[in-house]
Amino acid sequence: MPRARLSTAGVVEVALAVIDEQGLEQLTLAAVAARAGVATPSLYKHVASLAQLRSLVGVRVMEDMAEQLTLAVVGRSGDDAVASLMRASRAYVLRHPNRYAATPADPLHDPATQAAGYKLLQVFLAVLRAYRLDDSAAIHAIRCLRAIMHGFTSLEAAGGFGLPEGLDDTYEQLVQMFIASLPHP
Amino acid sequence: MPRARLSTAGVVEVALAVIDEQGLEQLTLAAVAARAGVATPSLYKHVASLAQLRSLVGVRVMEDMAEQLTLAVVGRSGDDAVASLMRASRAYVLRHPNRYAATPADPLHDPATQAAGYKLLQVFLAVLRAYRLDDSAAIHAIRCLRAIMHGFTSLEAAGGFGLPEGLDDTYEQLVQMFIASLPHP
DNA sequence: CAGCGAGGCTAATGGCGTTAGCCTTTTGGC
DNA sequence: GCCAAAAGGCTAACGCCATTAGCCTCGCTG
Repeated sequence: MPRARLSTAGVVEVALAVIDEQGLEQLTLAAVAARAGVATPSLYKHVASLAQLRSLVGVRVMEDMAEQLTLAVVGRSGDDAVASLMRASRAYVLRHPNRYAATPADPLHDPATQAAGYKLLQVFLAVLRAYRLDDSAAIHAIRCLRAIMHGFTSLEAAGGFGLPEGLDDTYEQLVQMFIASLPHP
Repeated sequence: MPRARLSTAGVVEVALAVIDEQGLEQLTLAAVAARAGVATPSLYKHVASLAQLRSLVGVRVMEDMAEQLTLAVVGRSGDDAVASLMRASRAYVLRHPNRYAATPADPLHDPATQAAGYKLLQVFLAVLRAYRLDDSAAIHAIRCLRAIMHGFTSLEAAGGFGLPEGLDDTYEQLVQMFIASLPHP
């Protein structure tokens, strides 16, 4: 294989850099090409379309998150694990404010993002396993958890809360609120 | 004023129709012009740019929501009012799944959307007033409320939850979770 | 060393936002 | 009633972007 200055993974990497620096809406094939030092149409040798690049970026971010979140919960269980998962999620979004917006809203509906979506879902399921919820209760609990985390982090990343003051406290309140809603023996 | 087939308000109205039918990302001056039976550049007589149209649409949606939410809470107070506000918010998003995504993430930072943002904020503040929270506690509570509602409704509107089955129950669980976190005498 | 294919390029097309400049219709003041 | 002014429409044109087609060349493989 000749002249492999670029690869699919490399293009995704450059795309992440563009997103980090300029935001999701500035993710453009032209911007990626410029940053990679390449003509725009050359990208099509590695990526089928802008839509596919977006999808690949989404997968990459979800895999990244799954890895980091897993690290945050290993060796913990119960309330401790739940709190740690929630804090780690927020921390990830704060570290890469623009990346979270690149994750698809419904990864499970698209074959291209399904696997990464399940990988992420598994982490959440694992953390709730200790509570021995029945199927229905587990579904409700995981939806609540996702809603709370998505709501807070996406508002925070978008600057949706007026002042950043005291946001740690607010989030901690949400963490405790959710934990309190879980069944404790 | 001559030949007023169109007006700023009219353009916004058409934009809402486009958003309702084709989604936020399809809100394009070309689409609005086509639907209004007018050439694209003609829109500039009523609207300064696509960005401004987006902003106007956001304002329009926030005002709409503020009105509907107000209707949902008048004559109620305490837990009753909170539950009603939360249910009405979700109902609005379900009725116009695409409109909610058109509201700016941080309306208070932009003079053009500030007023509508405060209008909406007032409804939430009013509902929490009965709990006599001190300033700090009120801020935390309102942030929690927004995070929960935004998280759930935006995920639901985007099809982020696998099956729509049992979503009413999940949301009700969130409503009770939040209410339980408020101080009760 | 020959050739073939991966990986780059330029040129061209179509959709979009936006600007400039023109033309007509309406209307407010005389 | 009339006339100027301007509101509100239009076409033409530009630049940016995604995408496609077709070419060229490097560098590995036989």
